[in-house]
Amino acid sequence: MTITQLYYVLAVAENQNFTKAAEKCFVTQPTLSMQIQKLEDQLDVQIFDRSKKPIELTDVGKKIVTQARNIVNESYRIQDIVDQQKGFIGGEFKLGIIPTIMPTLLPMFLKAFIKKHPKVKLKIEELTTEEIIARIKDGHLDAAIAATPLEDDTIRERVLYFEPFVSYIPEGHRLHNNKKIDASDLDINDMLLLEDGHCFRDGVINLCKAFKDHSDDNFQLESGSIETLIKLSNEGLGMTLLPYLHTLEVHDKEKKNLHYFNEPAPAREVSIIYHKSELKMQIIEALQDVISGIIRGAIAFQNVQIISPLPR
Amino acid sequence: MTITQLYYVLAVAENQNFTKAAEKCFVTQPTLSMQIQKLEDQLDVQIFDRSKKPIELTDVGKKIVTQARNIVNESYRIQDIVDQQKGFIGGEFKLGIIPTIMPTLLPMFLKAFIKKHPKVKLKIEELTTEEIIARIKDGHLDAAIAATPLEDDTIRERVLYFEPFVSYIPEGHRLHNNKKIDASDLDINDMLLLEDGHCFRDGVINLCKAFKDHSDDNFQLESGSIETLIKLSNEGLGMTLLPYLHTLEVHDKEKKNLHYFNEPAPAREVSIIYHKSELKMQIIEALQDVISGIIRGAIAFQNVQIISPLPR
DNA sequence: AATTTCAATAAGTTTTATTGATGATTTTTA
DNA sequence: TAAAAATCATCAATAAAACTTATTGAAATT
Repeated sequence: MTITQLYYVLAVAENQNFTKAAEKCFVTQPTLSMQIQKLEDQLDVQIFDRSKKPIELTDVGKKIVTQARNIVNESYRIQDIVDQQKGFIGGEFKLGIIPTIMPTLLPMFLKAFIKKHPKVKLKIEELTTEEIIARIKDGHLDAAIAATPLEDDTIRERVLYFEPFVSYIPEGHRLHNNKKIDASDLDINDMLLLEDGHCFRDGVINLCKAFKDHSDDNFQLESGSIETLIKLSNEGLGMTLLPYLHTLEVHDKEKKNLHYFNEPAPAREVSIIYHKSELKMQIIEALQDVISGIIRGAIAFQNVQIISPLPR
Repeated sequence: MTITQLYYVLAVAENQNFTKAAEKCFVTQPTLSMQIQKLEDQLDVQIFDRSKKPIELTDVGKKIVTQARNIVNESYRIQDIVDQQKGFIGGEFKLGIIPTIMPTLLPMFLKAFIKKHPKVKLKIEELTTEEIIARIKDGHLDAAIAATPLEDDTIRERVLYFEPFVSYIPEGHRLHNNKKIDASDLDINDMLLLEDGHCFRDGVINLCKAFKDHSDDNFQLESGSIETLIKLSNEGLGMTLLPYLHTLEVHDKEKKNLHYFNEPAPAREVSIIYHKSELKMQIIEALQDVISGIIRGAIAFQNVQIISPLPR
């Protein structure tokens, strides 16, 4: 049994197709077929059920794949140990970021990080929290930036900053003339929300429901981006909530629509998250350092109340 | 990087010698040298310091060895998964047993186990608790039978039975005419003990000290076997304590010297112990089943007080 | 029925692991 | 201190393996 064989098994299991898996592994299809057959012969057990189309794992196959993933990941750690010893910070690093953090935070730290750690090849992907968790678990992401706490045992979190919620209240809205807003003022029925799948949406819902519960959750207006929410709000379709960093990009003439919360302001906790196996920890810490350093200048709220990003 | 290379590294680390390690791996010495060099080249780091005699691990080398052991052990689990799926109970199984359990328990269950599971190749070794713990951790033992609790996070315990302590008190001893003995009657100064390293010795010391503490622990008479303790005791050199199963082998004419304790009798807890990784769990459970079944007929004490086997 | 898809097989090539012989050093022994 | 033994590295040769290209066979699709 070799690590390569296990890696091939993982590729076939993921792609449910020998030919595609072979491409991913940069070998020809017969190579994969033969190596997997060899492993199956040695173990004297079928890992894949080739009669099904697309190909499926057998029951034992599923267990073997879980263990194979474990072994392959642990094998990466050997290089990791060496890198750590040498203080080497480099190599490919796959980072996920949720959509409501991506456009504001990424431009703030990316240049600085690349400059400080030029050997790291960052591959950044915008993904929902759900996708991020799945990909951290299966090893397709090395780390991610998301709202926390996630309450997941296999995932570790390191808080980067607290980002308060800010109300965006257009003229003519019942709350427009309030200087400061209180969470208890909120009503989910005139709140513009992001589409399903955004954890910021869930945060807003949790915040609103903390004071008033509404059984008929038929939200009418939803959007995929915060930019659009602001525009919809300007049209008089309701108020909305923004994460603090987004308020820095609001047009000057719209600034008057921003209403801050009474302290402790509701806020989301933004963390860098990673698998508990702590692979590539040097790079994770390097990211944390750079982001924390930059954020200290831009955002420094302490007296906040964390709102859970999880759907209830 | 291959599992074989990691296995070679482990062998050299253990034997501190390429030639011996090669023999253990059933390959020639150049094979080991070259494969390990190849791995070192690939990682671009020295794993072994060859200038020292005998050979030593470098600092990174130590970390790599820990991880390599992890990977190699996890690779064994794949075969384990297959065996489990097939309900196959067989293969080599290395079992350790402490000296004070070996001679009484082994004859009771060995035949029955071999008959029930003929495909298992049991390799049984008599070892002290300390040696057992080390060998379970480094994978040289699959399981062991020892007195518990051991208070070790990496080791799991499954209790097989409770074995009471029985006093052996020769004629002429101050306690010889007591029908039943109480723990508070014991005095470590006229107690014959096993040599250092036996956990039963530590159990006896813990029991005696529970009532009287003696700062001057200069035991005079010690022996390596319980048989010898009985003979010494017959010579009038003091009393001693026996594990219950040993009393079944005392000569009839010496039976009068056996004095049982008042309930709850002090006892040791005897367990089958294994690494938390739970490798070869089918065989461990098979052993547990056979031993528990046999012991149920021979020993069934419940109202006992467990004495720790750990040195204080 | 013809075409496409996809894994298995066959044959040949390249790469890799292993061996046996040997050499260079160091350690042990006489 | 010199000889012997032990020990690891190196080299060339070989056996084993992994991999490739070409092809086949079986389903699935058109």
